[in-house]
Formats: sequence, C-alpha cells, structure tokens
Amino acid sequence: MVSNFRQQEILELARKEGKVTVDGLAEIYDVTVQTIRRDLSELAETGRLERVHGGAVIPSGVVNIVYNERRRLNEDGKRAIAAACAASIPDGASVFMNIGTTTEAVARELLDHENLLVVTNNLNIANTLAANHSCEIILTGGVLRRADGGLVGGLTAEMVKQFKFDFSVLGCSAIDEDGDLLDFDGQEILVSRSAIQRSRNIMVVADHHKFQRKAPLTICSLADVTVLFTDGALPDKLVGDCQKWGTDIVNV
Amino acid sequence: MVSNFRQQEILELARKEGKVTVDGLAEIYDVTVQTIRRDLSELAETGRLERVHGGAVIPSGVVNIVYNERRRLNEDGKRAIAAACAASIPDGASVFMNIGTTTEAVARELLDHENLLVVTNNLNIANTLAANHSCEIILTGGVLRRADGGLVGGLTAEMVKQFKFDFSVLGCSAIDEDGDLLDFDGQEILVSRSAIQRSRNIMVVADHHKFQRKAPLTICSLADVTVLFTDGALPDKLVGDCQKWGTDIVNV
DNA sequence: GAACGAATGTTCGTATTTGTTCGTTTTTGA
DNA sequence: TCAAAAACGAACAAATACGAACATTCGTTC
Repeated sequence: MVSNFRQQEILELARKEGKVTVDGLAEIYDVTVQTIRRDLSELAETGRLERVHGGAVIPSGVVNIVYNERRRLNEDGKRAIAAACAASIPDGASVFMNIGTTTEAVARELLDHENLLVVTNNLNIANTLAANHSCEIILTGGVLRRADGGLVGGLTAEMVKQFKFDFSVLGCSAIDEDGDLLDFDGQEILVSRSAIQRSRNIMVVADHHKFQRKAPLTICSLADVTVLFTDGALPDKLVGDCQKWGTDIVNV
Repeated sequence: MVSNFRQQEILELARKEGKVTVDGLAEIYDVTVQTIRRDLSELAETGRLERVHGGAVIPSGVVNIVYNERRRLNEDGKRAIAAACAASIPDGASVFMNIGTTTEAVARELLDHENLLVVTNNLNIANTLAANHSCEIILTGGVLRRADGGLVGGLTAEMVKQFKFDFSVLGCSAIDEDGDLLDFDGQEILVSRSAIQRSRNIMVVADHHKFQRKAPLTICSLADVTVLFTDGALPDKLVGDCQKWGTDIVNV
C-alpha cells in the first residue's frame, strides 16, 4: 500500500542497503529533498521504515513506532520515578514487573542491583535485564504483542500465581480521581491482579499524565497499593484518601 | 530506535568486532570524537552498548560469548541447511522451533515467509522473527538461560502440549551412528519430545559436526523424523536405515 | 477549455546535529 | 603515590535537516 512507485523502490533499496539517505534518493529520482521527506514520512508512519536524521533505516526490533514514541513521552519524569522505585527495591528481592513504558524504565534502573529474581510478561524488560548477570529472569509464556513487547494470553495470569513476590512493580494506563488504577486491556488486568494477590509490596509507577487519562477497566484501588511513585501533584482529595488507606506517595 | 545512521552501523560493527573505539569510529565516519561520544552515550543509555573508557563493548547480554562463537561455527553450512529447511515450510504453517544455533539460522530464513505461527522456547528466535510482521510469535514461559537465550523449566513442555504443529524444527547436540538424536539437557529433551508428539512433520536441522559429537540423553530416533537437513555425508549404514525408516535426507 | 485534485517545488521559521572550546575525571607509567 | 596524557562531558555557536504553508505544474473530468 504505497502511494507511488518511488516508495516501493525506496523500500527495496532500504532492504538491500540497510539504509537510505534523503539526499541520495533526491538525486536518484531527481526530485527535491522535500518530496523524498514526504515519502519517508509516509513509509515511517506505516512502520515500514524507521526515520532517522538524514534518511531512514529498516525498522528493527520487537516494538512498534507508536510505543517508541510513548516511551519518549516524559522520558525524564519516568526515569526519575523509576530511579526512586528501584532505590526502594533491595538486592536479592523477588519482583514482578508488568507491561508498560514506566516499568521498563524501572528495569533499566535495576541493572546494578544484585541477585534479583524478576518475573515479567514484558519481553523488553527481559531483554534489558539480561545485561544484569546476577538477575534471574523468568518470562511468562504467551503471544508476543508487537505493539508493546508484551506477552499476553490466558496462561500468563496462571503462571504468575505460582510465585510469591516481595514486590510487584506495576504500571497502568490511567488513575482516576477516586484512586482506581485503570487499564485498557482485560487480560493484562488479570495478570496485574494475580501479581497483586501474590505480592508483599505493591509498587505503582505512574507519571502525572496518568492522572489526566481515562481507561475502561479497573485493576484495583490505590488502597491496595503499598507505594505510589509519581512526578506530579495529586488531587488533594486523593492525597487525603491515600493517607487514610496507608498508601505512601513518593513524588520525585 | 536509533537516531542516526551511524548508530545503526556502530551497533553492527560492535556486534561483529565485539568492541568499538571512539577514535576508530571518529576516523571511519570522519566526524569528531565528541560526536561519536554522543552516539555511544545514547546507545549505552538504551542498553544496546556498554560504555568503556575509549570506546564501547557489546553488553554482556542475553547470550554469552561461548554461544556466540558456537553460532559462528560453520556459519555458512548452517545458513545453507536453514535455507533448505525454510524453503520446505509453506506460508501460513504453524511451527515449533527449539533451542539451538541452527534453528536460529532457520528463523532468519523465515523472515520473508507470511502468516506463520511460530511457537518457541528460544528468546533469540522470538527477537529475530519479531521483524516479520505477519508472523505470530508465541513464547513458552520459563527461566531465561543466558547461555543460549533458552527458556527452560517444567512448564515449557506442558505449554507445548497445548498446540498442534504442522512442523517442528528441531536442533540437537549430537546424532550418533544408530540414528539417535542426543542432547545435554534433560528439560530440553522433554520439550522436544512434546513437540514431536504434537507435530505432523518433524524436521531436524544438524550440520555435519553433530555426527562427530556425543551427548548423554536421547531425544528420539531419526526413525521418528520426517526430514533431516544436513550439510555432510552420513555414514552409509545410517543412510540405509533412514531409507528403511522413510526418513528423508536433504544434503545441501 | 475551465475547474479540480494530486503530486511536486519553493520558501521560511524551527529543531536537531555537529564542531569547538574548556574544565574535570580517569588512565597510565614512572 | 604522583604527574602527564588521554578521555570525558558540558556549554555554546554554526551548520544542517526538518516540516508546515503556500505556489506551481500536470493530467482528468465535466
């Protein structure tokens, strides 16, 4: 589904060479760089190429473009949240981590921890933490979802139930004003709930955007959570509720 | 997600050479060392490289050095075997693939196939085939073994039993003169056997070195196999046996 | 042949990347 | 252990690439 003959050829060229340049293509086809940019933008939008400064390369890896963009959203905030969360996980702990860009940030901050046991349904986290040699990594089985590197399917929740964790590090799609953790994905909710059941400490990582979003399904309430790590002010009412519930809030 | 051409190539170079130097790269790309430092910093930040004074090395990641060397052993032979094997797998097939450098080579040859369903306990295969967008990938759960990117543990075999495959693509540690497929790892044997039970066609990929090696545990006999793909002459006796058993031999 | 739409070219303000400089940190070798 | 050399990263300026908006060209349709 390319909108012109150039795009088809650009794709072939990129596959053969591994990359294409804006200037090079402009010369080949004798058009302006702007036209080539339009072609590359379209190809990148549909995920066929990955745009880089000066040209484009073949897309690599598990995860699609949208997710990568989401990963960049409030990157610094997520890193700060992740650092705080990682700091409160001691060496030797057993940890569950679910799907999400913020939990992935936590994984990166855990690279220097020692003797962790990490169970996850997130392929990206497994790939990241593989660099930490003292960390035992257990992947749940499931269908690989390219959208976010998640492993989904009925068996995942069952597998999680076999463990007992010191910590669950959970991300979610949204948190509403009542303090309910929300998500879009029904199966992922089952996984998160199983993890909550089997964990001594529930850590939720959520940047301030999550308080402005909505999602249809409830994972649990902040009342069930041990600590919430975030990077923005919560509504006053929620702060009060958390105090009542005994839910700690760490605001980085 | 790389932000420029260099980074992509730096990664490839690092994977090939095991390391890259700041000065060397600056010379190759005819840019200042500062620019290279920025590239390496970015790659290190996302965990793709590990920064060292004067350059960078590949992170001690999913797969250890020994395995990488094994992967290079008879690389061309394995690719030829893999190409033949992939050629006899039709689009739309359901396939199981186990741990092993040769099965990984098959995965690379399957990148252009369409609508495959691939079940595997090999993280490397999942990462490779993720680039094939029309391929559904199912990972078995299990403990990540860094030695070879395998997912091992009691649950893997159970999970495999839930499927029915058109093809199993199996590697093994050795094949002895009686035609028995051998392996070092007890759990992996259980996985392979489960796959064999549940597959309409068993394809074994094994380069000629496998006929000179020994391993303690038996997976099954070549009599149970549909096709053997290899790149060297088999002992005459074994050729005769295979004819008797109805096991095809494809010698590339 | 006039009206239209798609593709491309042109212009311009913005964003990103790169080179340069300089003070600090790490490595090396005595 | 100490000093020189090398490598490093931060900060700033220059060069380059970028995308949006608008103009132009060319083929179609009425």
